[in-house]
Amino acid sequence: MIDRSSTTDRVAGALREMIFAGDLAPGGPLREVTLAESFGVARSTVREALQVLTAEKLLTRLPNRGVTVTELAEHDIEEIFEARLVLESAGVRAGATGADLSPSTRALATYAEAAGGDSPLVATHAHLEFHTSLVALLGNSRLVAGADVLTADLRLVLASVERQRRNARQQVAGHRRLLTLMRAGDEAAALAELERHLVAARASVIERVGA
Amino acid sequence: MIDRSSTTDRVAGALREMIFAGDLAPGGPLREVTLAESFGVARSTVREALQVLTAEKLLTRLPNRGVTVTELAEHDIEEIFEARLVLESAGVRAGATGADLSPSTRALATYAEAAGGDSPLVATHAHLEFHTSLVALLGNSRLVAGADVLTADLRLVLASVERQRRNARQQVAGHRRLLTLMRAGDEAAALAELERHLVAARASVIERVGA
DNA sequence: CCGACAATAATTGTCGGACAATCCTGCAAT
DNA sequence: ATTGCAGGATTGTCCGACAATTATTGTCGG
Repeated sequence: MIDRSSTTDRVAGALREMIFAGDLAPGGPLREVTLAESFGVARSTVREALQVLTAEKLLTRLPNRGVTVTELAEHDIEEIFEARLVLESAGVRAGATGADLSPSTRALATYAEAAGGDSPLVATHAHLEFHTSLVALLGNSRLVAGADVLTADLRLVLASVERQRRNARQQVAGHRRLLTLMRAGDEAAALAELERHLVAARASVIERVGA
Repeated sequence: MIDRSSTTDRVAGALREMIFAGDLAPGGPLREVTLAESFGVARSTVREALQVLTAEKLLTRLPNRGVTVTELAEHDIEEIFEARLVLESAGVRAGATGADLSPSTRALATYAEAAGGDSPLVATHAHLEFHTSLVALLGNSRLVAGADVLTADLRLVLASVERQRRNARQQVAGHRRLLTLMRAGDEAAALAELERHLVAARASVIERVGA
């Protein structure tokens, strides 16, 4: 398939990667002319790309003062995890009451594989993919879209933090336990497991950000 | 407060109102030059406004073919109501377990007042506001944002349907019952009441769209 | 009449430049 | 210390242009 994306999309994509990779200092202003020159495109194209990312909440626009990489406070992190708990709990309920678990099973397999690899970034990515796969168990694209927004927010936080693979092996085991409980139809236990995991993850992220 | 909004925002706002009011035929293309002339602004400004609304999913962009008012099928309506059930159920749980219910109480009061008035549009708006207030009981701005997206989607559907105030009196009574159950801390009954209402509303919307 | 195909028109995507409005900074004056 | 002002930087908006793409029309052979 030949590349059919627009210039705006490619610029937005490049900026998105830079944001998630932590190449752009949070809070630092992104100058339109500077970006236009470095990408070799017109300023109007850069403006469109910036607006796309602003709509995704990755960038924040201050009127007449430019855009900056969105900065999230501890309060935001708590919100993100609470919101994930709401959405993923709904997915787990569906999974514990008959929904097809094979997508989550596959996601866990790739996560387990990535956890054994030596790239914390791809492992984290696979981990987040597993969590969205839980929401996807509901088969509702709008809820998945909402989960994706939360995932992007979370990646924004993680970008400003040194990545370290912490006990990925243990994490995978916990997720496997969650899937087992869902297969057994034990809704209450599955929800408890999910909440335990998210609470621990939140603490871990907040601790790392605070450091 | 003097008006500090940008031209782009005002154009986007005007278009949004036109969409919700049903002034723009769904599926019909919106021509950039036509809009620029009718609003008396430059094409680039129109493009930015269109991109804002595209990011909100109110408009759909077909590459090199322009934007159209997003059309939603019956399947989308079912998704919207299922997603609302997930979010509002979480809010109702919070409400039934100690959250401050006064915002929802106020929202219901304005809805009751609007239901007595003679403008179906403001009554519908107040009704939707009440439902978002349920999600707001969680005190999580991200979940509220998600609920707002769903509300906008729903208003998009309603725009293509003749508005009729159907038994608004009865609706208000049902909502009052929901609040009472939450105050009593009867979580199960409150959730059941919410689900009953949403299922009925979904059926009503689908029936009207199909007609 | 119909389908294939070429010519034409309409529209979007991207570019470059321009300029007013706004914001920021430093400095002078009170 | 606060106010006020000049100057520069940056954004917001406008205009015009043109290539790329899509849609429409016209033509031709069957």
